[in-house]
Amino acid sequence: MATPSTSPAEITKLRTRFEEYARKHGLKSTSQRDAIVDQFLRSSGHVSIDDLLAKVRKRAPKVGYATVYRTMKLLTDSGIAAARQFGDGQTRYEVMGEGHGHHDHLICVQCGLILEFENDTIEQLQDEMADRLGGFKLVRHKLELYGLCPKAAGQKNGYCPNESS
Amino acid sequence: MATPSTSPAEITKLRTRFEEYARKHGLKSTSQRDAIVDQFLRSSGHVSIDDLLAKVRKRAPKVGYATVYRTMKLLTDSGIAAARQFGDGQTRYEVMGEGHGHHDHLICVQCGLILEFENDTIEQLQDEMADRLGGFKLVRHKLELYGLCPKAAGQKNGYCPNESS
DNA sequence: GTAAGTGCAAAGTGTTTGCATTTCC
DNA sequence: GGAAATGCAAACACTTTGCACTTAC
Repeated sequence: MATPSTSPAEITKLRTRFEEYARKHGLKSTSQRDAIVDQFLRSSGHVSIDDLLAKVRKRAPKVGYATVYRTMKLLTDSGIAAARQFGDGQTRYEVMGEGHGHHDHLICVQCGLILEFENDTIEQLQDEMADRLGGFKLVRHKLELYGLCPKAAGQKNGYCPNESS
Repeated sequence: MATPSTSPAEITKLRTRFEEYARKHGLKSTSQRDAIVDQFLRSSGHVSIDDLLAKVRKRAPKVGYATVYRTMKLLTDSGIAAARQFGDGQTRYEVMGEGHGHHDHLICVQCGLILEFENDTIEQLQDEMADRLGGFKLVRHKLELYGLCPKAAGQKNGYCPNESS
């Protein structure tokens, strides 16, 4: 339940959803775009533009940054991707499949591991808080927890065994 | 209790704290730095570099961005300022006086009004959550609520009466 | 054929840094 | 006089845009 990768069935569904969006908006299908969308959908977790481009270029070496940015904008606009900022300077994107609705993040400050979670009680308290502060109606929120995962906490420093490539 | 401005007494205390920090680190006192620190301490709320520089330049017209950035870094390092990112691209700074410790933010998406709040129950639930997700030890967190303040919610759209210059 | 998409390089952000010059102690 | 600070402009990292060329339909 941590950083779920999208199931094949779900990927198909999302791809179809994008095709509909594309048709509705008069977008053409190109090999570059298809490669990016495909690669994005099968990425699990929180992909950066660099990550994504690197993977895409294995298949289609000439794809440029601009195309990736433009495609991610389309995916975001169509609700298939969500852009996230975790303070490391670069935007990361996650797949917004069904059964992957709203959630918050827990990030290991040592190894960069990102877990996702949901907590209804917290959400409810947020609504109450906003109301108590003068009748605000919340439209969204951002909750990020930064901590040490148990493995990182056990290390002297620097290296974290949860680290992955 | 919302976006408090710092009391004169507190400002004096903070200025002294910075002087100590400066002495300890072999920093020299310059008119530019003094002007920036002074202006920052009397700013209430969440100042951007641009805001701050604009105000500083009324007194000392030749101050450059670099100096403001460098000074804000000193203030942050000395614990007198805290840097915040509210997703509008620019870093904002707030004064970290006594009686102005940890807190979270509630932001009106219409008029940009920023309120501060604290909620121990939420904090506690966060710790529990982190522990439950595999024994994480939290070192910090970020909670931002985005909503409509009641005045903004009442308007048709666009203009918000809470807006201030 | 023409609208849409691509790649590149240039332009835009906000921020940091190198360096010659000035300032403080 | 020498370390530290300044201002400027250049460098940065990330992202967006302009434009000539290519591609899909």
